[in-house]
Amino acid sequence: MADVLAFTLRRAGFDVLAVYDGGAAAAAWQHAHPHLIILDLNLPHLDGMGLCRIIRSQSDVPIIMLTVRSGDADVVQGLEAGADDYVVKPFSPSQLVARVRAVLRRTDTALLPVELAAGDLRLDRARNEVHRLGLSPVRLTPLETRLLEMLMLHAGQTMTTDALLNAVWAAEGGDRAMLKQLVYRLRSKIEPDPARPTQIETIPGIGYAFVVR
Amino acid sequence: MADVLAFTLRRAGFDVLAVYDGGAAAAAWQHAHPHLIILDLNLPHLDGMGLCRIIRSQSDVPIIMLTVRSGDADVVQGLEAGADDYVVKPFSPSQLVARVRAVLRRTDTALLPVELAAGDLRLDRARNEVHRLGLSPVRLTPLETRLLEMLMLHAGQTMTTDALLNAVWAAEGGDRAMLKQLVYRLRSKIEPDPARPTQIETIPGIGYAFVVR
DNA sequence: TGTGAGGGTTACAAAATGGTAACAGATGGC
DNA sequence: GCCATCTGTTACCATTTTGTAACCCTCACA
Repeated sequence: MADVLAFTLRRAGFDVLAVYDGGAAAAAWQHAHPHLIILDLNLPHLDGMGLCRIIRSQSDVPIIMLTVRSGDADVVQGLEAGADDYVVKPFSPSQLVARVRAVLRRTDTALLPVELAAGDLRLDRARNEVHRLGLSPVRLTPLETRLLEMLMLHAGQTMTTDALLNAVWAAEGGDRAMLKQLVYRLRSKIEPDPARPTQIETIPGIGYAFVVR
Repeated sequence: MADVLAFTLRRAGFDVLAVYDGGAAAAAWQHAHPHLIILDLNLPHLDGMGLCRIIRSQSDVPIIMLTVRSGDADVVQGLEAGADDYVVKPFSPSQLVARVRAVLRRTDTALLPVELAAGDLRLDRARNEVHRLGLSPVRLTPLETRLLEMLMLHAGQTMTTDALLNAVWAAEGGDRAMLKQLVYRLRSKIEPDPARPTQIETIPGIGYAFVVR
């Protein structure tokens, strides 16, 4: 199983280190400093859930869990243990790759510079503030920051609803209503005229796009 | 079995190439560059699982596996080998067609470039907009975009009604009336004179063709 | 000349989408 | 304990998108 995953991910362009039991995983993690960990719940020697807690207690590295069972309890338990996302077996390779990309995309931003600029907006990610040329800074909530972050990061491109849901809510799973609300709230903070948005454009049927002029 | 599948799929509008053993499949795959492969696990000469791995090691083409056994292990093994989906025999033709559509939908158009140009039309798939030389852009609905996408992708060729139904409605299954309507609506948006279509030509009894001049 | 299929047009109904608003639980500071 | 903030939830509305049905015209063909 580990080998197949490694194969699939390498084909998708990732650099992969595969190990075959919990102890080895714990050791490898310390040495390799991976950008992301995929953890099977059923591991020999040291179970995935416990390992997840251990890793999480010492690092923020994103973790994706693999599980055979799809029971709600499992999922909840996994997320509580600190997993960033989970995939239920059986799954298709492309699905896993998609999840990996989504998680990396989401956490990648942790490595981003503190200040993000696009158009005449400047986002201070450390302080959750947006600055607009000359005007006084506006304070954002954590969620609003993550949404704006994604939009500015892909300024000029259309972000699909799904991509944004992934980016902002990750494994917790947001729905369209939540995104709708969040966009509304963000707009009311950063748009000169919220009723006629110029910064965050709606692309009907697809998603939203940050407009640079 | 292969012939039955081929018949079913052709009736659904697909262009099918059937081969009867693993060796022939490997050869055919290289020459034909199919958009999707349906692979029986029980093949003479070279088993499906192995062939799947070989193909997968060299290409991203979507693969659907057929098998008699329904055990979880099998499913996992198949997906591990790189299959995108899995159908257990016996199955109904319509189920298979639905799977094929779903898989194609997931993988096919997603690989397309964002901008598609043909004649003096330019389709922006990210924004659901068509641009015509000099004129202001026209907004399309998601369905209209998918239809125009298919037509432009095969500019100059005649697309059969069935092929278009497949492309646009996929698993949800559209009928002729719906396509008729959609063509009408698309024409009224992109034709200079909708009453005398020049871009989207009707090929009576067969389908439609995108005309490049 | 009648008939029917194919296709265009029109009109309307159903469903989805997106913006707005109000409210409630959770959280955290004071 | 009190208050403000953040977030999720729900409801409402307008608009757009999509599906459905009816009607018409044309053309091939008996």
